[in-house]
Amino acid sequence: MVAPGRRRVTIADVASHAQVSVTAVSKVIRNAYGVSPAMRERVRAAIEELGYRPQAAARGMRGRTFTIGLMLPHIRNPFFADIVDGLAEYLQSTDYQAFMIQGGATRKVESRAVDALMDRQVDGIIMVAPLASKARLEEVAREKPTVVLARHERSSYYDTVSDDDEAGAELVVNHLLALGHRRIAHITHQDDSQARPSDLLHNIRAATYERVMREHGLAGEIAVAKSFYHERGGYEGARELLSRSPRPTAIFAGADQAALGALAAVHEAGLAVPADVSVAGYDNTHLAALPCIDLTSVDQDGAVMGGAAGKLLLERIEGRTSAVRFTVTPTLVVRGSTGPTT
Amino acid sequence: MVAPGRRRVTIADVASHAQVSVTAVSKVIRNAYGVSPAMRERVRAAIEELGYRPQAAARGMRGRTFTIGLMLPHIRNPFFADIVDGLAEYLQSTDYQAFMIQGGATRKVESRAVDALMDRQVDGIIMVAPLASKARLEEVAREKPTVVLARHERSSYYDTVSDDDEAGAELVVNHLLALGHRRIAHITHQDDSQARPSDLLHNIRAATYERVMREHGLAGEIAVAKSFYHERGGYEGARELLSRSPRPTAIFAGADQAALGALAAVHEAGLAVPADVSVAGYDNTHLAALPCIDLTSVDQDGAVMGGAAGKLLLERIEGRTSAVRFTVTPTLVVRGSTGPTT
DNA sequence: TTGAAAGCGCTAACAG
DNA sequence: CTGTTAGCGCTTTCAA
Repeated sequence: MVAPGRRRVTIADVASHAQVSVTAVSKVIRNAYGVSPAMRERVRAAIEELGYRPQAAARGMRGRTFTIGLMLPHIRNPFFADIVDGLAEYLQSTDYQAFMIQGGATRKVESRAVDALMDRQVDGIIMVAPLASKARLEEVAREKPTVVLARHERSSYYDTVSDDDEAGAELVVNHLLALGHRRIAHITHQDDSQARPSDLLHNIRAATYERVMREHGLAGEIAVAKSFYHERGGYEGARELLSRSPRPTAIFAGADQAALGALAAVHEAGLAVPADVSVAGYDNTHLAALPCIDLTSVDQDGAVMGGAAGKLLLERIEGRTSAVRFTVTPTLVVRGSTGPTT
Repeated sequence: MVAPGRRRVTIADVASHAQVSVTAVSKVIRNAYGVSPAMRERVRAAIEELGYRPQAAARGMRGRTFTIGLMLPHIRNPFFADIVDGLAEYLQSTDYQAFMIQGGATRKVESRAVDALMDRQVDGIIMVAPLASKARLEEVAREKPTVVLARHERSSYYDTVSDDDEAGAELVVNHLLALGHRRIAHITHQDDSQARPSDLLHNIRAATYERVMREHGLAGEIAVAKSFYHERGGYEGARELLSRSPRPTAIFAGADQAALGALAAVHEAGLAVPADVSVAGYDNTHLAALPCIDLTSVDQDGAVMGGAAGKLLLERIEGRTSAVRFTVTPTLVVRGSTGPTT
């Protein structure tokens, strides 16, 4: 039988039950200095007996909420799941809990999500915020310790965790060149971001593609479909590219999700992968490893990135004010979706 | 240039700036009864001018935080993304914000995640909590308005939103039978849940599979691999099933994620889909529609479920205490992974 | 219609 | 080492 919503146990209940002051209880739960072992024990017992759990909101009014906010554009991208896992694992050994909030496809929604986090008094914010301006990020960072993922700009107000997208894109294009491809096309992403274009990973990947092509005397073969990093985006981008004449022999999609759509478009056109068209992606999501997809992709360790972001954020919460930039080095995972030109 | 962390604007700042009482400001932001239009206007102007945003944690100490907590076992399952989208869309027209927290693979972690939500003073909880006992869910529901997703038990303390898993499983098995299959195998999920087994969706799907087989005089052909609803689980389950002799001509995986792994195992065994083995899933995630996967699956509308959960929760927050059960009716989406026996 | 004042549960000075 | 007390930002009686 369930009793009707009874009042939650408070610190005062614990104090009176243990016959000590409220302060004593507070000190014990904060592991603060200045409590005798005997008192600590009594308080612990009372907490245990009453099933007391401190209320984060109330703690937050004076101190910390032990909550960190994680803003993600959306949770459908499996790469973000790796980041979340890495963060969760790191936080496991701390008193902090991570809460996720979904940003969205527009700057307004993204910004509102971050506001919502700040309004809830999180102790710090980790975000994948591709749309905001640097000024906006710094505005956030001024109010709360902040770590920004997947953007390349330097700011002295927040830390960044990112992948070396230039190295990653270079791996892919060099791989395709080594296989003998010349007509290599690229699918990139576009949005209404207010960031400096060259700080956004999709632009870095696209620019690197163009640079490497040019360095190999293939400036004339550069073909870029401006689309989106999602399935439909990849599908449409690939359709456009395949309709060109002569058509590309290889497609480098800037993200696995787009590569999935590209694979669909290639199949639909009655072409074989990789015999007719090689396809490569980026992110090395779990799906890339599925036998029927078997996608060559760039691996950036999302779990490491998530863990690093957590560590940097806690350091900032503890008082660090100098900015740190953490970069992971990507590797190429070659699979069956890319092959030599025939 | 960024100013150093300045103090956040509070309700008192707004009050003094608008030359009214703190109470008046509070009333305005709550749309409460008893403010003259003139005062409302002055307060609005001051709020605007100062960029004031109420602090949810402080509001929560007396009233509401306008935050609802969503607990998901993990965010890798794309089906959950549909739920989140549906919920987010519903909440858009309200003052509430949803926060997600990742549960995990063990009862302890799952329970802790829900505790974390309650400790943060959310106004209500929506959860996909397959591991908890009914008693535990009622304990939570006694403290906070609660909606439970994807479980079938009846409780008078919380609302439920679920799919008619029996109907869904029946659709799949009947479809395979109609194609002429007799040796139809099933991949199910196992965990250390404390729920009554028959309330868990994977057990309902498995039991329905067995019932329909029996009803068609195929009791002797029943073959169930007890594995897990994820890629590796599906892979291993399918390998086990395919090693049996005679091997099944069709595999019904209880979830798309498992079906993906099953497809991999079938390919690896050098068998063709659907010529040698038909494969069907459940959830109709976006991946099922990819041409190279092309998986027959059961569609349950995740967005509708998410939206319904949000609606029911807000009703509870507004005071409803009677329990509501919301069920969506699944449909079968036939694709190329299932075909007639040859 | 308005505002003063008493909390909500907790932390942090500050005394003892 | 221990306890008293003043807030944190907001909502909510309750008078005026």
